[in-house]
Amino acid sequence: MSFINYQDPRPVYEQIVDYYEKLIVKGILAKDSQMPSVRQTAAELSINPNTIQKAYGLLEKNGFIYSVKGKGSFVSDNAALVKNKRAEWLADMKKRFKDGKEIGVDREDLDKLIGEIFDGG
Amino acid sequence: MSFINYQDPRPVYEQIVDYYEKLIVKGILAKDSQMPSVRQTAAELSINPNTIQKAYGLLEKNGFIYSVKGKGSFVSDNAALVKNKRAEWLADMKKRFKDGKEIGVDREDLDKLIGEIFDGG
DNA sequence: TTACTGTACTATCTGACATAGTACAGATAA
DNA sequence: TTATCTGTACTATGTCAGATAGTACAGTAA
Repeated sequence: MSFINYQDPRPVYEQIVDYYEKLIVKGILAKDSQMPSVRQTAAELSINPNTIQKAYGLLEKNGFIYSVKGKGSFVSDNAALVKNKRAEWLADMKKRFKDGKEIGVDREDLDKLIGEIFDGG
Repeated sequence: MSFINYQDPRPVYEQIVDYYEKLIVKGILAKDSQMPSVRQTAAELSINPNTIQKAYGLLEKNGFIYSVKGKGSFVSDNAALVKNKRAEWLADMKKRFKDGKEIGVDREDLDKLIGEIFDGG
């Protein structure tokens, strides 16, 4: 089963980056654990190795993994990354809340929604 | 002064659609008021008329404006559109809140942010 | 008639995305 | 050493979205 969604308008390499970023930030992939190899992932997803390499390159650039030639790619220490991700998320929400306020979204509807997500399932 | 941002990764026609959708939803452009003509807007923004036409076509398809050949394009009744926009906004937020919860965003930080936006300035 | 409006095409260019193929360097186990 | 795995770095090619350029036609109005 593949996590690539071809209905998704985002490019494949971006979906790969997003997929692993979430796994790493959530701690599902432990620090220093080995990432699947570029060629292996390419074979499993039926995708060109260059596309995987591009994704891995971005993950490394953004500090989520580190690569060692001849050995493989490994998960970085994610403590700082989690903090960054949360800060980015909040900054993004700030813009969106402003939009919501401008179009007159009901504050109660918003609070109710947050309650559903954060308190419930 | 142009509202087109070439640093914005989104295509120009999409920025145009977004710009006018907001103006209409917020009620800044009154019902039945005339939109600037395709050619006039193209000249002002130094953009090809076809790009403006594409944006206007989408605005019409989405119900924000209606066009009359030989006369011009005009703002639609926006009552229903505002409701739709709010519903879309909330649906979008739902997904984002789930992401936020998954990466462990602090509920208090979120509430505080909402307070700043919706209560303050 | 003239000049404006929207609309509908075709042709062309550019850049992002993706694939295909090849090559090289380092690590590791046989 | 040899074979095979790893990451990395290219070039070439194809496809498609976005945008431009140009032309044309239909309807409105002074």
